[in-house]
This record gives sequence, structure tokens and C-alpha cells, in this order.
Amino acid sequence: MTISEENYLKIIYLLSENTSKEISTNAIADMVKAKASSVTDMIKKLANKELINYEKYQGVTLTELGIYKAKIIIRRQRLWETFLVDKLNFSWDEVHEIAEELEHIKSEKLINHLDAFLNFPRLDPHGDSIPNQDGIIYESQKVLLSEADLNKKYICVGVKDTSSHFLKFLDNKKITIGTIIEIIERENYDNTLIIKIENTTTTISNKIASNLYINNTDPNQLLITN
Amino acid sequence: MTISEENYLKIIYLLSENTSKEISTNAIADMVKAKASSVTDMIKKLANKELINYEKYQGVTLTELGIYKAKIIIRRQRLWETFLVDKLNFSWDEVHEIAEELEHIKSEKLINHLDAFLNFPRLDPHGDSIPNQDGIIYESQKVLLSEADLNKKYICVGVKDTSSHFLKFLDNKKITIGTIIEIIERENYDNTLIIKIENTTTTISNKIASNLYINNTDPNQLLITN
DNA sequence: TTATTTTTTTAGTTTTGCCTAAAAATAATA
DNA sequence: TATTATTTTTAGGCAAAACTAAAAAAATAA
Repeated sequence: MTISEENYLKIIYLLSENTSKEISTNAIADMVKAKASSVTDMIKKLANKELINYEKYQGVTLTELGIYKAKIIIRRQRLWETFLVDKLNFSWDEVHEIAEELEHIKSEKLINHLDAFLNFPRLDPHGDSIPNQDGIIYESQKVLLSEADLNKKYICVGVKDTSSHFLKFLDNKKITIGTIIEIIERENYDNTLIIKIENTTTTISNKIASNLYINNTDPNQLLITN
Repeated sequence: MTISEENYLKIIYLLSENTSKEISTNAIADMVKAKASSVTDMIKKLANKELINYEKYQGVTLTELGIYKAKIIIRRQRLWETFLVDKLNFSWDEVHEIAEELEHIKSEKLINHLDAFLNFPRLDPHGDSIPNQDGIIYESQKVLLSEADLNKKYICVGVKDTSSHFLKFLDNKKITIGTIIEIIERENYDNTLIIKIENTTTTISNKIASNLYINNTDPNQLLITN
């Protein structure tokens, strides 16, 4: 597979995560930053390789093979992101572009050694799951902070919005994967939350809270992060 | 610069190391595994970018800018090779192909962080010098084992032949960067050497000895390896 | 239901990096 | 030195992945 093919496949996979419907040409074009006509060309190529199901004018879905291949690409991306943050001290808003390049390095052995070197992490620095070498994903149940209960301790396990703007905001508030958060008060009018992070309290808007994933199950799952 | 341009530049640099003459089209074609006509195309492109000096039918030399850019590519390659061997436990004959891909990842910050993570190594796993971020190379003086004196302790600092065949042979003999070698006897007829490595003696042919670099200066230079 | 808008596809180009075949220049040899 | 051989360059093509412009299909609105 070429780098371009891999990029399309990954993007179709990510778009498919939120829906069971066919993915439209335009939706793909937006994500890969290409024109719709270019997308049509590539779609045909991927369909020929039996990575996607495609009927003219009807959008695409991934085949079993396509899903597997996409997961392997996602695995590579997320392992590299973990490496960049955990080992090379990048902050979580800097890693995306670099990992985007690294994810296309072809050696399977490389990725498996990297996985071992990082201690088989299950979550990347944004809290997204890292598929294993068979493409299997162990999802940890996660809930948006905006849906959480008062006076319980939660662990931050991920973000919904991965824009560097939002990630920098979280850095400022000292919120990262693994941070323990407790909701002290919920303002009923606009759902603003007063939360406690390591003995300091801050106020966060509902918009923030609905972009932060927390985990309310076994706190030992925290250990899988690094 | 595209990946292909970078590859050509790196190869012209490596070919220039052993000679002060112009590098021929065919020599480049051999190394990049392309036809001479393709090389001519690329040569023109690199000359337009003022990375090489080129006159029709006269071969090429690198410009100052070309030398600098080539060193930066070599730096990336050798740092990745060091990473693969030191951190991901690859053996020194496995890293070349993978590093060949990794070396084209564009982020300067990535490479500088990697350099720091590896503790600013000066030599890669084959004993080749790693240029710093300004392209400066601190060469350690090295001599071929075939030229060394009897009954002195030397440190293996590199190899001349980097073929996986030779590297595997060295692995078998337990010779690697940093190995301490002493010549016990030299057979005058064919220059076969009897050497001592950590209290075991072996015989090695002149061919082997003239592909192994050793260092007879300050043994502390060993420390720069990892 | 027809007309309009939007989406998707087709057709034809461009650029990059490679190729083959043939021509031109240089090097080697008789 | 003239001839032959080798090397290098030119000319013309091809495939990948993008593009624009126009046509076709589908979705939306009057």
C-alpha cells in the first residue's frame, strides 16, 4: 500500500467509527484535504484491492480486510504518538503531524518492538485505544465528564476534541491522561462544573466537560496508560 | 526536498567521502538502483537547487549547501540506527532498511529530541560518526585492524564493510562496537591474525582484519558510543 | 412532479520519478 | 590517429496522485 492509500483507508475507518452508514466522497475529501474527483479515483483503487465496498454514487464502507488494515495503521500512529510523548517529551498537541509521517514506516517488526519498548500501552496520549498486532482493540469504558456524577473520583482517560487549542487549554489546567478529577458542584443553569484536581478547585464550562472522557471503573486500569 | 532527492544527495555524499573527484552518473545509478537516464534527470534537479555542481558529461560534486543537507540526512539515518539497536534491540545487520525509511521524517525537533534521548551519541552501531545539528562531525581517529600493532589493546570502533553477511559473522565472533581486541600473533605469509577477545583467542583472516576499524587513542572515547 | 441545487463521476492535465531507445560525447584500443 | 566501446544525455512514455472543468446522478425545494 502506498502512503496515500494508507491515509485514505485510515480516514475512512475513523469516519466509520461514528456511523454505520456509508461514508460519502465529500466527507473523505474534507478529511484528506483533496478534491472530490481525486477521492473518486482513490476509492476505485481501494475497491479494486477489496479494501472497501463501493457502488457509484452510494459512498463506501470498509471490508473486513480494510478494517484490519486500517487498524494496523492506527496502531502504528498511536504507538508512535505514545513514544513521542512518553520518551521524547513532546506535549500531546505536538505529536499528530510527526506521527502522521511515522505511521507509514512499513516494518511490522519495528512496530512490535516499539510496542514492547513502550510496555504494551493500551491507550495513546489522547486516550485513544491502541489495537494490538491482530487489530484487536480492548476498549475501556469511558464516559464524558459532563455526564459524570457528583462527589466521585474519576480518572481522565481521553479527549474527544483533539485540537491543539483544546489540548493546550488542558495543559494549562494541569489535566492530562491519568489526572484524578472530582466534581464538587454542578451549576444547573448552564451545566458549568466546579471540579477538584489534586486539591485545587477550578471551574470548567459544559463545553470543556463534554470533550473530556473519564473512566469510572476499576482505577487499576489507569496502569495501562504507561 | 522529496524522499528521492534526499536519497540521491545522501548517496552522492557517501560516494564523495572516498574521493575528491567528480562522482559519475553510473556510480550514482548503481547505488540508487536506477538507470543512468533517471540519474541525469535528478542531477539536473539537484543542480537547479544548487545542491550540486554539474557540468554535462563531467560528473557532479556537492556544493557547500549540498554537503550540509546531506550531513543532516546522514545524521537522521545514524540516529535512527542507534535508536533501533540501543533501544529496540535490533541487531546491527537489521537496521539499515528501516533507518532508510525513518531518515526521511522531516521534523528537526524530532531528531534533536531523539539525539537527546539517546544521550548525544557520536557513533552509530556500525561505528560511523553522527553529525551534530550543525552538520559538524567529530571524527575519532580510526585504523584498520590489519594495520594495528601486536600486543596492544584496541577498541573496535567500526566496520568498513557493512554487509549483513559480514555483520552476522562479527556477531558470531562476539565482536561489536566497544569490544576490546588484542593481536597476539601475525602470520607473515598471509597476514592472518590471532587475536584475543575477552580471554578467548580466535584466528581471523586478513580480509576480516581489513574491514574492522579499531581505535588506539584514549579508551575513554569508548564512552561516547552509548 | 418538476426545477434547482448539491454531490459525485468522468475526461483531460500536471508533476514527480522512473523507464526504454536512440543520439551524442568521452574514453579506450588498435 | 582512427576506430570501437563505454558513458552520458536527450527524447518520448508511463504510472501515481493530485488538479480543473464539465457531465451525470441524487437530493432538495418549489
